Amino acid sequence: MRLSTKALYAVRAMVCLNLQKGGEPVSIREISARERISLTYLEQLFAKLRRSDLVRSVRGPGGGYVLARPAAEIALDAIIDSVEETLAPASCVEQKEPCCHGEQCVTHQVWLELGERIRDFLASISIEDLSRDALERRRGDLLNPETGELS
Amino acid sequence: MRLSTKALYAVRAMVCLNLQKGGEPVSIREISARERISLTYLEQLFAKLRRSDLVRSVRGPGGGYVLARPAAEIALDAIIDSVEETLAPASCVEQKEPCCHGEQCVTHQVWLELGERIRDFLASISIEDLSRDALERRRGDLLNPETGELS
DNA sequence: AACATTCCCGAGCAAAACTGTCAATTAAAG
DNA sequence: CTTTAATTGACAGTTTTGCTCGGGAATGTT
Ligand code: FES
Ligand code: FES
Repeated sequence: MRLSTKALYAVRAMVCLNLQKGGEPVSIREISARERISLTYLEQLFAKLRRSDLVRSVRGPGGGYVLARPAAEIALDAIIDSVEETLAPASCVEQKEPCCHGEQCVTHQVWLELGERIRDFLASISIEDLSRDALERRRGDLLNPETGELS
Repeated sequence: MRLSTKALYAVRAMVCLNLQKGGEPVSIREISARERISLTYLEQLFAKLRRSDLVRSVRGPGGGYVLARPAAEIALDAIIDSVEETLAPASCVEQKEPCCHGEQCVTHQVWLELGERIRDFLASISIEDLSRDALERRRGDLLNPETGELS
């Protein structure tokens, strides 16, 4: 039940893009350095993100990627759909083929619902939400440096 | 975000066990035939289920496996824990190591919560629940054979 | 025009995980 | 003592993952 690194990386990268001051393009190289993710691997991910219209690319010096839409309108499920194949817990949920012999499958409904829950949860969180959290945390760090930990 | 066949098979097998009339042991061979799952593969799964005290084994002729506890007390998360490694969507959620560089990780909280939701959902469903559904559906089949589909 | 920067694309590839198989053994019932 | 069936450990084939590499094409700078 693990998400692949593709999904993990893509979400982090998208937050990175949104955190950029002034909405200037962020280069893959920069993200690679900041997030410690292989540069060439990131290229692959951004190719998919672009094809899904989640980011726009700007070529040439000073270029990079920008979010294609307002961060509040980009939810995590869309990002994961873009770079990873599926959020469904079982192959049959996406009508590939039934897992079981002819009869009605006892467990199908469960996996269907589980898939829905996962998607609903991820759809309820946007890049904006994550960015806000990140900023709040940084501010918190400045205000309470003595506590060490933050709630 | 797929569950492995281990998880899928194990849940179906456990329902099989519970559906047995009279609580007699069900052999792996029988389950293999009924659910069309490789016999030797099932052996592996049941070894794990037994080590987790979810089933008890009875050797010799007429032997097989029985649920170790009442079906209502066996939830799906326990079964999946038993045969599969994890329900956590990211490795860092199980305190292996942080995914990110030194700082606080922007996305960690999300994966943590997602993992909780998944576990909560699966923990809310017992083998008994699934068995009841299965029986109701069979009864429904008998009552409304003309509809073909059931809600 | 030359050059540097950056995105773009496709192929390839090693390691891990997944999905099993096989052989040999032990325990119990009849 | 024979048959049934669980128990164990090793191993093999395939798929997926997580990358790398090599070369291009667009764009801005000098
Ligand atoms: S057909 Fe979907 S779980 Fe069996
Ligand atoms: S440390 Fe858990 S997601 Fe980064």
